Formats: sequence, structure tokens, C-alpha cells
Amino acid sequence: MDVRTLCLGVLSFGETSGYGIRKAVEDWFGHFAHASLGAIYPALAKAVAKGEIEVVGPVDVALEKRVFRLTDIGRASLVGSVSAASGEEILRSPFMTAMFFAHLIDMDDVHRVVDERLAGLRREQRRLRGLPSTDMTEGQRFTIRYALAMTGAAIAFMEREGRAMVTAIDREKIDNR
Amino acid sequence: MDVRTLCLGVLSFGETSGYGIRKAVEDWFGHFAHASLGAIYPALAKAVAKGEIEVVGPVDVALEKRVFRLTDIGRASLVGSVSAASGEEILRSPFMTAMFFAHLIDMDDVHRVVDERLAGLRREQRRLRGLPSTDMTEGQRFTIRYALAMTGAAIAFMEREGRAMVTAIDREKIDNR
DNA sequence: GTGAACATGTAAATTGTTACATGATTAC
DNA sequence: GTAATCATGTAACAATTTACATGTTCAC
Repeated sequence: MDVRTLCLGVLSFGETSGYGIRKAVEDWFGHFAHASLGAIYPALAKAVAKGEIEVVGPVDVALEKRVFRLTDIGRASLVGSVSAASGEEILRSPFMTAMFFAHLIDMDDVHRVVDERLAGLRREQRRLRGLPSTDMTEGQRFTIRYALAMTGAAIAFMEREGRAMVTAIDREKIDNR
Repeated sequence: MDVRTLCLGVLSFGETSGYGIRKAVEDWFGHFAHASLGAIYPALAKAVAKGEIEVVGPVDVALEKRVFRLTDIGRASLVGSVSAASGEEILRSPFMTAMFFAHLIDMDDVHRVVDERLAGLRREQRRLRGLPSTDMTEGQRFTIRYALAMTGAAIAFMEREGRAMVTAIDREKIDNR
């Protein structure tokens, strides 16, 4: 989903700053989307120009903090973007790429990459479990539970088949010598 | 993973054309990466200039088909790229975005989006199951089994909680009226 | 004969990240 | 006092998709 939709979407939960939008996306939706500040600020400026959002602040002059609020125009526009959402899920996985081309690399690297992946998955599981469940919409709850289900399934798969697959790759490499 | 690595990686399994690389990526690795022809051809031209691959053909002059082969330089370079692979998994999901902002849209759209997602997951499951398992490296087998495990878990979650969540979202919207 | 699949290549447009540039506040 | 976090904004750069442009082969 593009940064504009993400910005307007976060603002649909309440007023906040550009920095706040970034934090909200990472914390609540980080499993499914990312947005850097270098993309958020220009997107907010464009949305202000279009009348989709308006500046409420400056809340803190010294901090130059500006808070944005979704306008009716913005809400209507956002509803359109979210309703029209479709298309395949896209997964970019450096780990899976390494595994797909595992026949090329050292067993040490295969091991490292598998261990790193499991560690990353456990870290993400802990992070998701640590998210406070209060003040959440049902939709948000759904995404977090989905993320937890997927992370759990990935961990289970890696624990069940990861080590065996590393051994199989190793054997295959020895056979091909 | 970038298009260059994908191109060299596919060529590590055997000679093929730019078009063939695209097909290979979609068929065997489509769950984890994509590469359009507009990115593949320039990447191949660059790799030829660097001596990482060489042209074997033209195999079919009328069709202007050119087949590429990975050189030793290319193989070494590829090993470096694959070994260095790291970083978080990135998931871009229009469906999850719609669910996250479900409080904004019509129940009809929520329903549609959930149904589309389940249909997409089932299609992907069928596609993955239909992939011939012969002539595959252990690494490739791993990625396909992983993709099947994840797709299965997603289907299970959607079947278990999808409908209930749609109902809960609906109830929440009524309460907020 | 017609549509799908095969085949290559360029260029515009999009979209975003990273780096640069600057400064305040807070907790240790 | 210093590191982390809060806060904004611009610009260079990178990577890729989509559209354009063209032609062949195969199956029905």
C-alpha cells in the first residue's frame, strides 16, 4: 500500500504528526507495511495541498511539531483507496532467496542464514505478543492475530524441517562433488 | 532480492533466455520474488558487459532468441551476493491493509476482500501443489514446502477466524453509530 | 485466421530509500 | 554530558513497473 494511503489511514484513528505516523505504522502495521520519513513528509505536503488533511498545530513551536487532521475530503478519498485495494500479496524474502540458491553457497552460510531467520521470527513473535491489545479496532486485532498465526507457522516449519533440510542440502553437495 | 541476482541465480541452474528467466522466476520462485522483462533485459546487458554471463546463441535467429550462460566470474559474483543475503522479510499485502482500515469501508467491501483473499490463497496452493518435484535441488524443495506451509496456515486462519472477524467488524460498526 | 505464448529491447514514469541538514527534549 | 528519541524537510540516488514498439511460432 502506498505511503499516502498509510498516512491518511493512520490519521483516521486520530490526529498526529508525521513522526507519529511513522511510529504508528511501524508499531501497529510493521508486519505488513513500512514508510520512511523521507516518503511521509512529501506525502503529507501533497495531501495538505489537495485538502485531504489539514494542519492543527503547531503543537510545540520549539520542536516544530505539526499535527495533522483528516478532512472530510480526505476521508472520502481514503475510503476509495482502501475499498479499491486488491492485488496479490508480495513477499520479499532474502532468506528464501538464499535457500533457493543454497546449492551455491557454503554450509556455514546456510546455517547462519537459517539461524538468523529463526531468531528474527522469534523476535517478531515477541514483539507482536507485546503489543497492547486495548484501544484497537476489530480490523487491527485481525491483522495482529494473522501476523501471529503466520509467524507461529513459520517458526513451527523451521523447527520441524529447517535442520533436516540443511542436512539434506549438505548431503546433496557431497554427492555432487 | 534484486533482478541481477535473480538472473544469475536462474542461470546457475542452466542456460536460458531472458524470457526463460522470467518464466523460471514466476514458476519456481514466484511466491518470493518477481522480475519483469523491462528489468531483466537491462540487467542481462549489464551482466554481459561485466563478464558475469556470456551469450551462447542466437539459438533461433528468426525469433531473435539469445541464450545466456553463467561464467566463472559470474558464479563467483553470485556466490557473494547470495552469501551476503540478509535483512528482514518484507510483506506487502493489499488485503491486510484493507483489513487494518476495515472500520472505514462498507461491509460489502470487507466481504469481497476476504473472499478474494481466500480464493487467491487456494489458487496459490493449487499452483504450488501442481509444481513438478523432479529435477529440483534441496533448496528449491525447501522454498516450495515453506510456501505450501505458509499458504496452508493462512487458509486455515482465514477459515477459522475470517468469518467471525467480519461479523465482529460489523457489530463494531453498528455500535459506533 | 486468431489468440496465446514466445521473444527482445527502450524509455517514461513511479515510487521509494538513504543521506544530508538541523535542532529540541528526555532519561540516565 | 551524552545517547536515544522526538521532530521536520530536501535532494540525490536506486530500483522497478508500465507502456511503447516490433516480430515469430504454435495450437485450435
